[in-house]
Amino acid sequence: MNKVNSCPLNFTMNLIGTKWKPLILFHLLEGSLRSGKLQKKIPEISNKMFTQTVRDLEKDGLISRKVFPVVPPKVKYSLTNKGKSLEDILRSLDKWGSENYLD
Amino acid sequence: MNKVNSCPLNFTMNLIGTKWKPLILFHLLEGSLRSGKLQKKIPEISNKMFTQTVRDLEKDGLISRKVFPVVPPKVKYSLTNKGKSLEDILRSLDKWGSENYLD
DNA sequence: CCGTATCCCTAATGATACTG
DNA sequence: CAGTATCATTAGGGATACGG
Repeated sequence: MNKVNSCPLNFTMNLIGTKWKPLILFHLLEGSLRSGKLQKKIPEISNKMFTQTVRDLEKDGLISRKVFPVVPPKVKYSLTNKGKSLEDILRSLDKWGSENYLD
Repeated sequence: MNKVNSCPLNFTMNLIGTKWKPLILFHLLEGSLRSGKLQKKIPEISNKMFTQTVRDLEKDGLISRKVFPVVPPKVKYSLTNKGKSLEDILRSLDKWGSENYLD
C-alpha cells in the first residue's frame, strides 16, 4: 500500500506523481484561483478527480483551501510555500515535455 | 485512454510519472548496469514490474538495452542521450524529496 | 457554486511458477 | 542470468445523480 521506498526521489513522486496533481500545481503557479476557474483550466478532468486531487494536495500541504462564507459558495485555492518550492521542478518538467514532444 | 492533454508537463509525466521509472533512470545516472545489478538496487520491485518498466523506458528511447551473446545471459542497461537529458530533473526530484521528507 | 456519493470499468501492480 | 506467463488483487479514473 505504501509506495515509499528508500529513495527520496520516490517521496517526491508519491506527492506529485499522478495524472492530475502536477497540472493543478502548475496552473496555481500563476496565482490563486477560484475552484471553478481552476477546474476549467483542465477541461478533461472529471468533477470527482478534481475534488479528490485538491484534497490530496491540501492534505500534503502543497496547496491551501480558503472558503468564503458567502452565497453562492466561493472557494479559492493557492500554493503554500511548500507548493511554491516545487516551481522549478514543475517548470523543468514542462520545459522538457515541450522540447521532447516530437518523439 | 490517452493520458496526454494540452500541457507539455503531462507529456513528461506520462514518460516518467510512474512508481518505478524514475528510480530506474536515477540509478542509471551513475553509469550502465547489468540487469541483475540494476534490479538489486531496487529490492522492492517485482520481477515482472522490472522487466515491464525497462521495456517501457526502452520503447520511449530513454534507456538502451544491450544483449551479450554469452552463457549465462548478460544484459546491460544504460541511459540514452534523451534519458541523460532528464538528469537535472531527476536530481531535483530527489533533492526535493530529501528536503521535505520530514513532512 | 462547490462538493459528495455511487456504481462501474480499466490499468497497474504483485506473487508465483516456469523456460532458454 | 534474464526473462515470460499466468492468475489474482488493488488503485486510479470516469459517469451520473444528488445536496448544502
